[in-house]
Amino acid sequence: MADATEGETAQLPLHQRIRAEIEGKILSGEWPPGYRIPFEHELTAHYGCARMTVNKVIAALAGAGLIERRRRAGSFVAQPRLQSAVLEIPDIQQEVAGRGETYGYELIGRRRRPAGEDDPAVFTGQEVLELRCLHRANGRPLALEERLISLASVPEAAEVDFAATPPGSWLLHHVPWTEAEHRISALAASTKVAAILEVAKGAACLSLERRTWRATETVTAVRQIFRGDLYHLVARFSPQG
Amino acid sequence: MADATEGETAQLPLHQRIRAEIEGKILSGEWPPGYRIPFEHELTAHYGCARMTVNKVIAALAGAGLIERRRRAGSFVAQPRLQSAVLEIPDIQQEVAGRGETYGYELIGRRRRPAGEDDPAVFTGQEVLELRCLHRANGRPLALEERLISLASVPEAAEVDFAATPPGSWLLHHVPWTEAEHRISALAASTKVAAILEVAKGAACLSLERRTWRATETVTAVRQIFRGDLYHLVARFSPQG
DNA sequence: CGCCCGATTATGCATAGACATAATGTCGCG
DNA sequence: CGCGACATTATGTCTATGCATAATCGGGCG
Repeated sequence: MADATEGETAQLPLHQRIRAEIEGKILSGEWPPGYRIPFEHELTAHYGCARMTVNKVIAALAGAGLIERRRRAGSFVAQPRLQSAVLEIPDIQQEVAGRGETYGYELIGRRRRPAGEDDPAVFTGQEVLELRCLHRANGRPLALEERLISLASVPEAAEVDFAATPPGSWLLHHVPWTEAEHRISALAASTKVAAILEVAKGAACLSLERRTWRATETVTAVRQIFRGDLYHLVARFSPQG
Repeated sequence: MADATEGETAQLPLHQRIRAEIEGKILSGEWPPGYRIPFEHELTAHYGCARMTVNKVIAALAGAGLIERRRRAGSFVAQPRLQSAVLEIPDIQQEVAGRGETYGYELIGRRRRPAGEDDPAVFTGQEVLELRCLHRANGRPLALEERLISLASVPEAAEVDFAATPPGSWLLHHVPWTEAEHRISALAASTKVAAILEVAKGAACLSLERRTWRATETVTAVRQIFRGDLYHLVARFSPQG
């Protein structure tokens, strides 16, 4: 195979090496929160490089939230953030396929109608596309999806054949968005939901509600109800971001 | 002194203005995914600044994932990422207080024991502190917490009076961590859990399991079971980071 | 003794130039 | 006509330097 990486230091660009070393000291705890890291001119001397080089590194670390900078005082290791995690919510289709199971999709209902009183207030006055569909894994019902798409924001959606394409996948690839909000909760299956998901009435389900904006207009609102016995969300986090 | 900033536009640093303008074009859709943004030398000419200045901006945007750079070819607006959200999981105590309700805490059980077969495999051979406690909001049971703390990693925990301090708060402030994993699921209350949370057996609950590492050693593993009718998680996301 | 004012100093921002690297396109040769 | 060598070009990295800004420290004055 290719070159064995040089014993001492890699042929990494210098700024990556500097960044890695500083990150290492912080993450290992050698430089605890509140610790004043060496001044730029000290790092400059230590690495034998120009101040701009270490400056860019520290600025990047500050941008990532690992370091806080105070003029004249120095740069300090930031306090660990409040608990926050990066929650990956992949396409159901991809996720099922990724687990090696066969994905099934079924469009249950499709209506084009003006938004009514039961809909989220952001849609009032607009025309929406209402979709209900079912996701299956290995043939078993996995999740019921109820979705509203704003036709004012996404007129193209009216033409799409959602009997063949899950709306989540389509939207993900066709509509840019700038913000989203998720609401995750547990609920008991209603009679209707229980029938569709093929579980007992009252069975625990995981509900994922998502609302997606583009700039200030709501693009879509979706509620996915997963069978609690077949699904869970996983979120991973490491503080370096 | 009040130097007359020439235009009306900026007392912003130039690089922030450049960044804001580019981000704006991307987020507004004016520069769609795949669009080749102007070359550095064009931006240099447009803003009348040095190349390093626009270079730093574009490098930062690339670091944030908004832009992909290809040598010789140019810089391109990145495809929208897979769905991912920043999930804030605050201290239960803080969150209850933040909603204006009164927080209550109760230690149900505390045992110091060697890890057994029912515990996560990472603890085997270690001594652990096992805690069970109940969080209340306005007097009503909100969440049952079952926690294991590795005494090998956190020997100080043996001395703490967890009858007064919720273990989550204490750990958050005393033990740095480098990585965490969450598992979010819905489950039906068992007889025991139902009795503690004062709900019917089988009621839908939201389960949040978290395992926290420091470097490679597991610090703590916790499972919080929330009453589904009283609690949900909220996650917000905007792609610019 | 306390408070304000200036000198010091670390970071913040920007410049102009240099060389390295990698991908693209083109030209010329077989 | 196909293909490899080479020139072109945009980004990647780094340097050396300058001035701006803000916080801190120390000293002098009321």
